[in-house]
Parts: sequence; C-alpha cells; structure tokens
Amino acid sequence: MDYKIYIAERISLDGVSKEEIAQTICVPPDTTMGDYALPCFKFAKIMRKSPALIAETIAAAFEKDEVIKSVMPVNGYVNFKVARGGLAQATLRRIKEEGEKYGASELGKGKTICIDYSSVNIAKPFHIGHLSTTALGGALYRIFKFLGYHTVGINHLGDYGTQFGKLISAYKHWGNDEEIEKGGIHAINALYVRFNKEATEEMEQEAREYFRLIESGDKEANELFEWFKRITLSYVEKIYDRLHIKFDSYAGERFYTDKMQPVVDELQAKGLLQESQGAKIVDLEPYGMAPCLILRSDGASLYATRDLAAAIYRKNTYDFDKCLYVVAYQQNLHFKQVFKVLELMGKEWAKDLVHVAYGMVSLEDGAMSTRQGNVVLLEDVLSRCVEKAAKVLEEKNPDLENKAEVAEKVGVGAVLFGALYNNKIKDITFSYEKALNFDGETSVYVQYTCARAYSLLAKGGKGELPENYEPNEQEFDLIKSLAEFPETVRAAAEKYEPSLISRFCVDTAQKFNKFYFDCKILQAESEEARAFRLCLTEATLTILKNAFTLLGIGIPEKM
RNA sequence: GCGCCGUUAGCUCAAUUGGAUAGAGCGUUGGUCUACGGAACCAAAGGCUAGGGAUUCGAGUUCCUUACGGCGCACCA
Repeated sequence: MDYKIYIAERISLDGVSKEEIAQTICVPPDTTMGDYALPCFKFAKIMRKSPALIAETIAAAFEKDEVIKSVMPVNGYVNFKVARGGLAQATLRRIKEEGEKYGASELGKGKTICIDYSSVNIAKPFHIGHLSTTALGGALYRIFKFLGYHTVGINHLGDYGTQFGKLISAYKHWGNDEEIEKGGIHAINALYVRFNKEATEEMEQEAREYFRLIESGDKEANELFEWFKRITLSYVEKIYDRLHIKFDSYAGERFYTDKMQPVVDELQAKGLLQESQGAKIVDLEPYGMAPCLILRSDGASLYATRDLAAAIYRKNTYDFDKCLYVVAYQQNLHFKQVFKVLELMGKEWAKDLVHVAYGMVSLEDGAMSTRQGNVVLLEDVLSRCVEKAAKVLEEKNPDLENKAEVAEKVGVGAVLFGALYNNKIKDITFSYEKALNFDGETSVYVQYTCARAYSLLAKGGKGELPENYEPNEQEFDLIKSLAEFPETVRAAAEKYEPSLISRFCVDTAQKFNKFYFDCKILQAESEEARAFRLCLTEATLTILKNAFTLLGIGIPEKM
C-alpha cells in the first residue's frame, strides 16, 4: 500500500488535487514527529489562509482509522503516525511473497533501452579509469532490466584509428610472436608504449600507411589487427566475468566503417554539411556550440561521424525508447554536438539519447596515461583486494570451507562498491589505502551484516509472521527502510544513479545492526517477538541480496 | 577568452530535488568485550554549507556575481 496516496485521499483542500497532496507528503526528519507529514506552506497562497491554520483544519477534519493512528498539526505541518503493526505486516508479507522480485516492476514493459558502456580499447589494458563506466553501466543494465525494460548492453569497442597502424608498425619492428602469445595484452601494450616513445618520423609515416591498409581490407594488416583484438577480448572477458558484467553487442567503431557514408550523404542532402578550412562540418554556432566535424580535410571520418552512424544504426536495429552513453564528462561537448546534429537531421528520437556523464579518476600523483604507462591496472586492484580479504578471512574465520570463493566476493565486491558509492559526477582520486579499507561504509560492512543474518536464520529457522505484533522503535525503523526499496530502485533508474542503491544498502545495514544490538532475537521476550524478528531478519536479507545483485556484488553466507 | 561541471566537519562523502534541529564513514577521544558473529555497537568533539547579493513563509538546494579547482573548445578517440 502507498501510504502517501492513502493519506492524500482522505484530505480535501479547495483548489488542490489529490495527486498534488500526495506528492507534497514527505517523511519527517525525525521519527518521533511522525511517519509522514504534509507541509501546508504552499497551500497558503491558494487558500489565503496561514499554513498553521490550514494544518489545524486538516488535522481536525481527518478521520483516524486502523491505518492512520494519529494526526497532529505542528507549525504548518500535519504529522501523521501510521499503525505500525499494519505497516509491518504489509511490508514483510510483500517481501516474503515477492522474494527476489521485491523492488522489481513492470514499469519498462515493452520498452527497450540501449546502454553503451565500458567500451574498451583494443590493445590497451584495463585500468581503473575504465572502472566507472563498467560498474555504472553494468548496474544500470541490471536496474533497468529489474524494472521490466528490454535492455541491450553495448560495448562500443575502441577499435578504429591510426593507433592500430602504430601498433602494427611497432610489431613489425620489435614484435615477437612468442612474447605476445605469452604476455598477451601487456606485451601488445608494451609495443604501443614503445612506439610512442621511440618512433621515428618514418615509422609514423608507416603507421598511417598500415592504418590505411587495415581500412582498405588488406589481408595481412587485418589478420594482425584481428589477432590483437582476439587477445584483448579474451583478456577483458575474464575481467568482465569477475565483475559480473555482460554485453549483448560488441559492435565497436570499426563496425560502422561502411555505415558512415550514408550519414554523410544524408547530411549533405539536408543541407547541413558545410565546408570549412577544407573540412566538412555541421555548423552549430546558432546553438552556442563549436562546429561538429564530420570529415577531415583528407576525407577521413571522425569520432562524431561514427557516433552518428552508431546512433542511427541502434535506432534502426533495436528501436530503443532510450539510449544511454555511459561516458566520462570529458565528452560532454561531443555528445551535445552529436545529439544536436541528429536533431537537426530531423531524428525526433534524438531526445531519447542520454549522455550519462561521470567524474574522472586520477592517481595521487596526477592523471593516468596509457601512452606513458602510468596506470593502475584493474586486475592488480582486484587481486590486491581479494588478497587482503583472504588474509582477513584467515584471521577471523580460519575454518571456513570455501575461503577462496568468499574472498573473491568480498574483494571484488569492495572494488565495485567503491566505484558505485558516490554520486557519479564526482571526480575520484584512486588510492590503494582507500580501496583496501574494509571498514565503515563499504560493501564488506553490508556483507558482514548479511552473514549475521544468515547465521541467525540458520540457528532460529524461518518463523511464521505473527498476526498482531506491534513493532518497537528499532524494528519499525528498519521496516520503514525496507519499504523504501522499490522507490529507491526507481529513483536510481530515473537519475541514472546506482549510488542511491549502494547508499540504501549501507543505511539499511546500519538499521539492522542497531536492531540486532537492541533486540534479542533468538531469545526474545515472547514467541511472537521471536517469530517476528526472524521474519524481519529474513526480509532484510532478501532486500540486501536483491540490492547487491543489482550492483553486481555477491553475498557470501559466511565470512 | 568562452562554455560545462564541481566546492558541505580535519579527510572522503550524504542530504528524499525548495521543507522542520544539515547527516554518515574515516581519523581523534572515551565507552561496550561471561556475545543471536567485534569486519560490530554506543557516546563525545568537530559546520557562517567557498565569499557576497537576490527570489519567499522557508535556500546546501533556484537566479546573479566573485574566488578556487576540474574538464572541454577544428581535422585524436
């Protein structure tokens, strides 16, 4: 039941709709004030009465029932207290019934959403700079799926550009097949780094020529390129497996090679293409933006050209209702330009394209650079976190059976959770000290809370929910938190902000721990209290599992 | 120079989108240790929400402005 609507329907105000009342109802900062509140200030103007008077009138006219137990006007607010037993019953029953579906909905039924995320570069190792888009995109993918959308995860591979010409040139000069087969991506990347350090002018020339050869379909150049691509993909797929990330398409930039000319033609036909300084552009001056470059003066396509082709292809292929680009805010202008050009082309669906921008990751000693080799590799961060988890596990719980498996869940979870805990727009300075901290507001805290819950349920069994039980403060506080989960999931989707879910988890775990310390569960004061608390424990566990599944993090039963 | 974003406790971050006394974690100090799992819990200290103006019943949140920081601004992706 939605209490806000329930309350709103029992209030009538001249000139104010029930919907507006329901929307205005909020949750007071302190539970002692009430469970819900209606601030009356904005009605004062319409009704030409003071907020305090309106609040008093509403309170006086409100008929209390078995759901709303008390109604109090306080300084222009009307505070409502609900019957706790009823709310507890309804919430716990629903969680029990819906189980792993609790929080899901059919909101997106029949709708398709494309999510472009992670988008790795061929021949470049996966560093922590790629973590945000991967973790965010993966979480959004699951969140939208949970809300009933048909989701399409797209890894828009960075597999196009002169850099691959450089790579082939470097390979020709210094490459060694055996080393590459053994060293994989790192051996390839070493070649690329070396090229950027040591390449002569002739080699640069040669690199451009190799790139041209790839483009024109030259057999050897393409075989080399495909080899590098295979090595890269088998490397990143291992990482994706550990992070529980999946894609439905690996159509990268190269995929659009033959799909750009029609876009250029269409731009031309629609009179949008202009010549400027030898290049072809779409002028965006009227919209306060720099021009969007479509073709270089040598006729070659650009980043924007491929993104235009990709957007059109995705619309034609998936007929999406929304298409997200989970890309760092560095690209703000780029996407504004691309979206605007599509709008000018008359694509009414351009409004459905969303750049989900997030903050940058830097190291304590400055920015990362693949070319200079100044990077922190994700695989290293993962292995160090898992190692640390294993070490702590060895101390705390040496008899645990599946230690390696648990350490993996704890360690990898901590890395993912760290990437999903703050507002996505914030910049991050990576440090091992922070990454390896398992105390406080972390996934480990939540996992530990779950381990406690599992342990309680193993000892106490799963009870039947008692009919007439009046929850105490701690119990009720926790239940209200649990009841908010569906709304939290929806908000996370609406704002493209998985951190709302991470925050929810920590908050709920804190409330559970408070409940755990203040209330005896297995030796409760009555049979009813014991049964109720076990149900509450089970419900909390259900929700934390659902939430962590959305984030892509596992929860061990023991740790 | 222009545009976008950011600035909240010593540090890292929240704040239900304009609502009541701005909350957590880390760190610090003190407490809980015969326990349903101490990777935990409780308490204390710590704030002119970067500065200034405006809007209104009410601003961390909206608008203007200044400062500081990040990012971007034509043939890279």
